[in-house]
Amino acid sequence: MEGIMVRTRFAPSPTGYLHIGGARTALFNWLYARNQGGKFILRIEDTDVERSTEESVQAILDGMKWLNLDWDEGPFFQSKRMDRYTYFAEKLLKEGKAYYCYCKPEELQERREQALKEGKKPTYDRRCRDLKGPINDRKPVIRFKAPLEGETIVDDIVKGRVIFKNEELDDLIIIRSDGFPTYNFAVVIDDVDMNITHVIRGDDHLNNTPRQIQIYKALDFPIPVFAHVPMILGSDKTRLSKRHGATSVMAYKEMGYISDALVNYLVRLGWSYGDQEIFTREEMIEKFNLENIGKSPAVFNPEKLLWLNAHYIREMDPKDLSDLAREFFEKMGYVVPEESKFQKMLCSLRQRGRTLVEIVEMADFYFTSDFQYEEQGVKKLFNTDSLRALKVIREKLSNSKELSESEFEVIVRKTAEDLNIKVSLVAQSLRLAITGKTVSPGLYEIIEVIGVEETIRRIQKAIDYMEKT
RNA sequence: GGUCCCAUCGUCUAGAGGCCUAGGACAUUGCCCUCUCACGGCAAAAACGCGGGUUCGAAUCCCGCUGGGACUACCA
Repeated sequence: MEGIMVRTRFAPSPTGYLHIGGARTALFNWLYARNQGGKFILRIEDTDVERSTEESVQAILDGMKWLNLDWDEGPFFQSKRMDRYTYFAEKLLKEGKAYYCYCKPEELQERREQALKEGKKPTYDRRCRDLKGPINDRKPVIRFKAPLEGETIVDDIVKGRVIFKNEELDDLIIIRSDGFPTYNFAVVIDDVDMNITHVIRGDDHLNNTPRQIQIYKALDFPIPVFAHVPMILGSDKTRLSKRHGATSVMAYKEMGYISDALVNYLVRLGWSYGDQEIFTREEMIEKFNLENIGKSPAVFNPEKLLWLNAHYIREMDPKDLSDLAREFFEKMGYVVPEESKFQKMLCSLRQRGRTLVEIVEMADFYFTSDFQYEEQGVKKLFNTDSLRALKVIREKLSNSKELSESEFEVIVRKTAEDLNIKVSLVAQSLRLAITGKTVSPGLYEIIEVIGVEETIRRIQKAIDYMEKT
């Protein structure tokens, strides 16, 4: 492979949104192409007219864009390449490597079930293989003449050498009666036409590979390198699906996940680089390789994704955070303040919120002073001592227009000391007065954001409340 | 049923015959930090599926078993 431009591809079928498993496959292909300085191609496998939809195409494109997996060529659509499939099918026909089959789907189905009942292999019996001409006026399918003996070897980068006996292969349909190609045929033609050098895909395709290799051979095409990546499983170790929770990539966007975090999580599912858990894009590209892909399937673990997301939210550039968070705040009906104030707000919240949604949920007190005090907090924190402290603080505050975090902290501590009240009680009651909660971002950070004036107002309100009850 | 793949803490994984008293991360528990909750720091608990070989020596190699998964469509 030295000196040859690496070309990988992601080839989803547009029968739904981009899901976690597909995204990981796309990521690996993308990473390998980038790592090798090659090209990454996007192809839409829409030969199943029944199930393919325009919306799904868009959903997949949206997902790819959100994950920042840019492609160099495409998207190509199989539905627009019909002439290529027909051309090669006819070539095989002409060369006696394929044949028309007139069996009806129902008959096939019946024979399969019958064979299964008798404990025999449910494969096609090749009864049309040596037909001289049409036996009826049905629209035929085209079947590939699979070799009857010998073996087909798949030298897979992740699975190693896998040997299939050719007698296990059946004469698969390559062109359906409606003229559309089937998957195993279209893939080969496409990968050849698009000069794909490395086929990186889910290992649910491993069993298809010998069939595809036979088609490559029949057409005298060069065989690409295969890398079959283990599947992603749900918590019950069955194939990841909707019942395990969100599987749509875009659902994670809506839940307030950062795409870099999801990508980072995905890259470590089935691939590793020593003990490293956190990778920037650049590191990922630099360090990714096919050799370190694991052989065993991986269980999708939402907890770890959440941890990574929290990490990314905490570490990211405040400007980027504000750009991403803005729409979540607007969706809640909040009027987002000017940039520097908004960033301060977010930075105070990011230590606790693990998703953008969690951040918004914690932010209410920044936008309204019209909140109820937490009942437990009132019981525990609003008493004669804290009332005294609050009054003193209110007075001290009224002298200044603006206060830094540390200046405010000094006031609180000094007050507690002077009044001989525990700092924690003063701070906690103040927190309750200002946020209505017993849990919030750092008190002094909050005050810097909402300002002295508003702080005094809220303290006053709490004093009034305490004196009334 | 047949074919194929897979098998280290609950989970993601490191481990390419001696460096393994099996390492890291998430989650869990405890302690510290502390204005709360987090973050962070420290610590604990937690795994080589089983049985045979090969070898002076096996988590690592081989075989069998068991268990999981995929495929077996005119779906991809």
